[in-house]
Amino acid sequence: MRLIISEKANAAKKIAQFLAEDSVRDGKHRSVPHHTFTWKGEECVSVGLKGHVLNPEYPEEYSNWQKVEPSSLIDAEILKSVSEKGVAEAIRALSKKADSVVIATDFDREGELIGVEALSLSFEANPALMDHVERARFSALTKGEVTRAFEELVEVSRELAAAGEARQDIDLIWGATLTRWVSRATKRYGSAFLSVGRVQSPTLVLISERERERRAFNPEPYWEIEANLRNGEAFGARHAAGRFKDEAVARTAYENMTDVATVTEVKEKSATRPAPTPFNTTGFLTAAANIGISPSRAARLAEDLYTDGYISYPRTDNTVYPKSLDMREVLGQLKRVEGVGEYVDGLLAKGELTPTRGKKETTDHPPIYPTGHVSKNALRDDQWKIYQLVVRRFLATLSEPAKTLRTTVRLESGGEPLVSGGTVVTHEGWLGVYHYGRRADEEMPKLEEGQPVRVEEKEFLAKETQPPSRYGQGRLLRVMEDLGLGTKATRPSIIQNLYDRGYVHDDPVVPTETGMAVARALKDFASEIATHEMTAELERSMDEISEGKTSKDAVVDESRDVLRKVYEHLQSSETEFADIVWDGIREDSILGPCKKCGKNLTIRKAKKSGKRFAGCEGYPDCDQTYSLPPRGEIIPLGTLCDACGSPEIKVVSFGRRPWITCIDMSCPKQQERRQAIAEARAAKEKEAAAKAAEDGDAEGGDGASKKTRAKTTRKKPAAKAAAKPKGAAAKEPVKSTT
DNA sequence: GCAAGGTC
Repeated sequence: MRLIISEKANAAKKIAQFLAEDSVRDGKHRSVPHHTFTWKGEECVSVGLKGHVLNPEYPEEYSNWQKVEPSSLIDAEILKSVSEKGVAEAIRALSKKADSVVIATDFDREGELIGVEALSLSFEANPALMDHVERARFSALTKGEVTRAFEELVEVSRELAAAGEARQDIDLIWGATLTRWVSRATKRYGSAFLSVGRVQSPTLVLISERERERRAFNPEPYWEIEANLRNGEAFGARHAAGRFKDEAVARTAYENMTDVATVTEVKEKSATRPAPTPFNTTGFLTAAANIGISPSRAARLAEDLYTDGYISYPRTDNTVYPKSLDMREVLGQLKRVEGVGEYVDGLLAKGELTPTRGKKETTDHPPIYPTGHVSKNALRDDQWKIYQLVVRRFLATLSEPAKTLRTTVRLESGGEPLVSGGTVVTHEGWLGVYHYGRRADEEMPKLEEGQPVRVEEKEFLAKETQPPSRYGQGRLLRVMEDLGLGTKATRPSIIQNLYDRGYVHDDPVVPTETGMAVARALKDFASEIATHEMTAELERSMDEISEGKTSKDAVVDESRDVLRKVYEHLQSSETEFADIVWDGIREDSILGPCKKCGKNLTIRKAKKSGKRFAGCEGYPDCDQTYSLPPRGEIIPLGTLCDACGSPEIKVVSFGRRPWITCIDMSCPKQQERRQAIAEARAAKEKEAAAKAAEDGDAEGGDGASKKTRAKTTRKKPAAKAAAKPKGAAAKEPVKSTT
């Protein structure tokens, strides 16, 4: 029997289907499925792994963080433990019955390594297989590619696998050594440890540097003049000079303006907005981030939709649909998707369907597209959002470009030049189905040169330049990709990791003081791990290993040498390093001033119970304390409650919407909040009961009830709502902005 | 209780 090992269950199934000369018999070893068939007269069994089946780790005797000197991890032996027990058992059992093995994992570095991992299990169970190994290299999971690959079997590339192993070892050696050193130097033990890694640390530095720039930013004042004009309809305009740097000049211009303006020029310009390109992973995750779903959650949701057969494989770099993809067949499926049926009919009625193409073309997987129909009722809210996003994007890529018309109007009032304008969509095209982030039309009244219009109101606005904006999670994902940090599959979890470690919070991403301190200390004392250059260098070395120009051992040993130097430098700067981080940690624990004595209230741990509470730095002179929520991350907001005057915090705990509260449980506002929660819960239960009783008419009733629920539970923090007055103008139907 | 990389 010939054993065929691929990277995932789905691939194993497809390979069997493509190669089978007879029917495919599905079987299972425990819970691991395999597929038996005949190829070239020989019995074959195709089985899928679950990605990596082995994980590098240190021997048992290194497991105690306190007793083991972190530097000993630099040269310690690295073992490989089985991380997927069930799969490993299945491989061993099937190997015993096999006469030969074909490795059919993904055609890339990690794929080669995964294949070699599987082989080590195979040989362990059946050493005779060692001389009967072949490799199938296909770059697309299509019948043509797979059969070709099996006709032209090659050898496993030990060099390519070794390159992957070098990455594994280096990541573990650096990550474990420095994580332990930093945690020990700052006395952060247990779940409070501070992590360091080749990808996460440069990412944290990126976020922190941006925050530093923001803090160092010197806002410069400038002045703007806006006016509300009317010619039958009202419309907005602003002074053509834009930003005035000199207040006096601006003031003079403002005073010059009279209550009438004359149109000096009307220009119209049409533009084409091309339809968006097909989704690859990064494109998909950033689009999801733009509708408020974090990359890690979007990746999870997409994975579920993929396993259920509703969308294609969600980890791909490709932005060009393969020729083999039958667009009409997919459209036929999508006809029944709620809300897009008519649009699909419109597309089907067109003669030829020409999809857009992105810049990146690979053949490993197609871009992400919907593979099946699913009804809204069958999915949870967030799943439906993601499914819709994929469906609408797919439809958009088959649609015509949109056309817009931009009207620019120049005017003059009291010798001062004004400008106004607006853009409207003249041909919807893809905008008719992919409405994410679409702007409302800005209609301009009909105006002609020389025409007088009334200046109803003029405004003199004092403003300030703004610091560079923080990274949104989507933006961060893009920047990481540009710098070569992480992979399409790991970036979401790396970002999530920074949240889980308490290095960052919120979206756009804000570093905590602890996060900023760790980033700065690493940059100052271990700069090698703090920039993306380490990854770039590693990539170069891995290429050399895979080309046979150097060996894995040489590369890893050289990396060890560098780490030893870094470690020495860290050791000699231990107190400085710890002081920087402690300052950050302390800053994060400050909640605000104590009502009793004015000193700082900080987050502390009770000696006996280990429970956290808010205590005054003036203790023992001041005995003011407050109890704090037992679970979740506490983020001091630096604001005081307007009802009781105690500091306000944000609490972020797993599986719950973050909430903002003051720390005084007896505050009248808190009582109110608790009552509101109780009421909302009661209403929800009542609603659920009503729904259960009703049980029909799911669509209308469902949507409506969700809306009301969102309204009752989501209370906007006052501080945040006030911070962003932008976009207020957009609410006025005819006002335009330029 | 370490990293990052696959896949569920």
